[in-house]
Amino acid sequence: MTTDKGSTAGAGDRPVRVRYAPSPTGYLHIGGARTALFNWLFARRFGGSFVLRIEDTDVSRGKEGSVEGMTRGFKWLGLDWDEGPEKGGPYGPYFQSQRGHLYKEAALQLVESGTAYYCYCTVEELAERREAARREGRPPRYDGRCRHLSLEEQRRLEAEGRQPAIRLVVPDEGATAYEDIIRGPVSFENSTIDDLVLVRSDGMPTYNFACVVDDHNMAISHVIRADEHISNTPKQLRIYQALGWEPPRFAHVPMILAPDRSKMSKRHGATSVEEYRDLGFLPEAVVNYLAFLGWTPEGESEFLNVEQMFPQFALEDVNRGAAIYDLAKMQWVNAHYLRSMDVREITRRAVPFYIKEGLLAEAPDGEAFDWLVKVVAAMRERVKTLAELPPATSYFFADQFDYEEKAWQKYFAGDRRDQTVKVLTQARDLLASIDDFTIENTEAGYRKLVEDLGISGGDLFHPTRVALSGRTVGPGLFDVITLLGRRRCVERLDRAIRKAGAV
RNA sequence: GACUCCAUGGUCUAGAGGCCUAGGACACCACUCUUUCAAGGUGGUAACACGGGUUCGAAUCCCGUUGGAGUCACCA
Repeated sequence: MTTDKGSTAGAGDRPVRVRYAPSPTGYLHIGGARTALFNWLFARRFGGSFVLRIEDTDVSRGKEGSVEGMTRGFKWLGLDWDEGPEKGGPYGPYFQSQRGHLYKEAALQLVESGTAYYCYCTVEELAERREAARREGRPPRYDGRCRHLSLEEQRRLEAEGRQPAIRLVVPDEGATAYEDIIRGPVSFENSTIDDLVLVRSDGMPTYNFACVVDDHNMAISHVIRADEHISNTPKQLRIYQALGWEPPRFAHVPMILAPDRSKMSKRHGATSVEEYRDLGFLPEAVVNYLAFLGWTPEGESEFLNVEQMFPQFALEDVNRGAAIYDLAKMQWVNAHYLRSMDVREITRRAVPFYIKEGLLAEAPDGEAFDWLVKVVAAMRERVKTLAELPPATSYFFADQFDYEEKAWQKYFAGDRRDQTVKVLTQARDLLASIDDFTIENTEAGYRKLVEDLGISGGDLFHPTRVALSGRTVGPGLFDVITLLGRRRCVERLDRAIRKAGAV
């Protein structure tokens, strides 16, 4: 594949450097994960760098251990970052709270060049004016009243004890436009853009300002981020221009919406990748599903790993419309990985779920692990998540279980009771007599018994399953029989026969 | 409300003016395989939001309408 349309967006003249820049909320949002994934794929595609930067300029948002929650999500998904927390890198530090001098420097440059100015309006005054504008039906813009303050006026306001913020001068005329890699030309009238605050009165930079300063200083070549940032782009472009810096290329990927078409939130269910992990999803499946939300590679395959994805990843192929999160489809993808990946690996990953369910006290090893592998192998293609495995196979771990009411009634009570007891008694004797307890031998014995008794297979197979597992569904009967072993099969058959007789 | 983005079945999407009687996948339904349930196989229901242009020809291009979403802070 050499006719890559991605090259137009990728090659460029500078090395590809992209970044995912979350605020430290304590977890990796599923939508953020997809944005990060697209960044990651893009970086790999062009041999560039994927940078992780923490946007923690708003201390009130910071949470204890929030960065760890973030990085844990990335590690679980298998998305490694080239620079950022834990790793460092040539453009560090990677926390905005530690880059204060860079913002200060840039802000000063702007004030000196006259493209930014001190604004002494207080937050309260601003809020009041906004409210008034709203009442009168005017757009709630900043009126620019501090734009042309004389030195004396500034002194006077400072004497009142006012701490100034720094605002950018945004021209009233003209438009600010850019070429979005995914959407094409996007344009905003300058008259709709505020004289935005760059530096707050407490000295901390605002998001748009810090973002521009960092992207520039970190030599970011492409900003790939969610749709919701489109309206921030013209503001940032104004800042780039005021600073005399060349802006990066922008690509705005569509958002992922909840089934009710609104922004995904807690009330829609799981939103963080770790929740999906706890729900029993495999990271391979989550990544696969996420990548296909809004992007379609060449070919018909629905299953691709990241190594197969990145060589053909192109931002131009990303859809423009928002996508709705479809849990059913993700479960289907998960089920696919569950039954096609290495069984021992799947088993290893299932162990924590067995422990959590109380079926295992600790991670098994040796023969115990080998046996677990067989249990998982027998059941894995009948479930969609790791979390379903323990409850679906609990009877392999506990001898005391209840029989499904309907199934019991059907075979062990009423008309069929006597026949079931008779058949199972023979089955019990048969199993007890088999020395080499293999699938082949037990099945052969069962087939012969069916023939000898002149009954239908179901008359023997179904009640046996109920007696052994209490259920009507599960792995192949002879998988169940051999996994349980002769002793437990005989005991369970006896128990069911006894219970049927006691009625 | 203003601004911006978006618009193919319920969902994810293919589709770059004739290859489209609109293809694939999930979900759903039926059949099949079968000791159960899955998985697999086969088949089925189901979409170009609407209205104008442009063109010999439009899902594809343009305009409008409608609908949806996002943003409008000294939050990020």
